[in-house]
Amino acid sequence: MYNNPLPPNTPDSEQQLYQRALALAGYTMKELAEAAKLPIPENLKRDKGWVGMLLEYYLGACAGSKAEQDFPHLGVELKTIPINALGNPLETTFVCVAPLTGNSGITWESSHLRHKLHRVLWVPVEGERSIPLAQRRIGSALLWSPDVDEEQQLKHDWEELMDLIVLGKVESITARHGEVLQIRPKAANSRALTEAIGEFGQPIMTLPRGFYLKKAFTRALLAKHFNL
DNA sequence: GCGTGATCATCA
DNA sequence: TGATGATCACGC
Repeated sequence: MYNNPLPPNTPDSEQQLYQRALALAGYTMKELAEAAKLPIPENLKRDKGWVGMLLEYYLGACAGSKAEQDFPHLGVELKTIPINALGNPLETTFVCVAPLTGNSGITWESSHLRHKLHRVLWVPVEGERSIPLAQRRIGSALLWSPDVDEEQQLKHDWEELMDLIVLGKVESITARHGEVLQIRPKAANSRALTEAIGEFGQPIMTLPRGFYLKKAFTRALLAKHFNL
């Protein structure tokens, strides 16, 4: 039927990680879940991170780790990205939590976001809801680092958004700010609270936010790799 | 609550 | 119908 998927141990080089990811292309969620003896949910409504966790398992990432990247020894971050039949992203991509306090002295160069995006292993996965989760297939992986233009775009948006946060305007930020990067809620629910800077410089409690890559950015990134 | 993994689902 | 704001699960 299909070859044995790879054993779960951590890769010791970027190339090995990449080859391992490429070897998963074409497999369905059902095949991978069964081979790993993992239960597969009917859909992702209550298991939104399921595909990501499955890929972490197969690629040997440090699951549940709080490290900066999924493969700290390789300096690589793993991102699964849901795509449609045309290869276009179906969702924005969460990058990291937006820091709302303690930002004095933080620059783009030293930012968590830049570090996370320095090297990313993108694994496209069929994500259309019309396809039962079990039948969705893994696509061809892509090892990526931002080029000069992409880095400039990211830096521009990051600086603009961080300015608003530092200046106490976090609650005026909407997902429409930013060209390639956006800030949106990232919380258990809308009642979750975390500390931030208020409009008069005072501490306030507000909804936790996260940085997300807009679809146009990831779409272009995928297209550049697969269409050239 | 925070940070990991993200997608859901409502409404403009 | 697509994007914004909301939400789900888990370990600690």
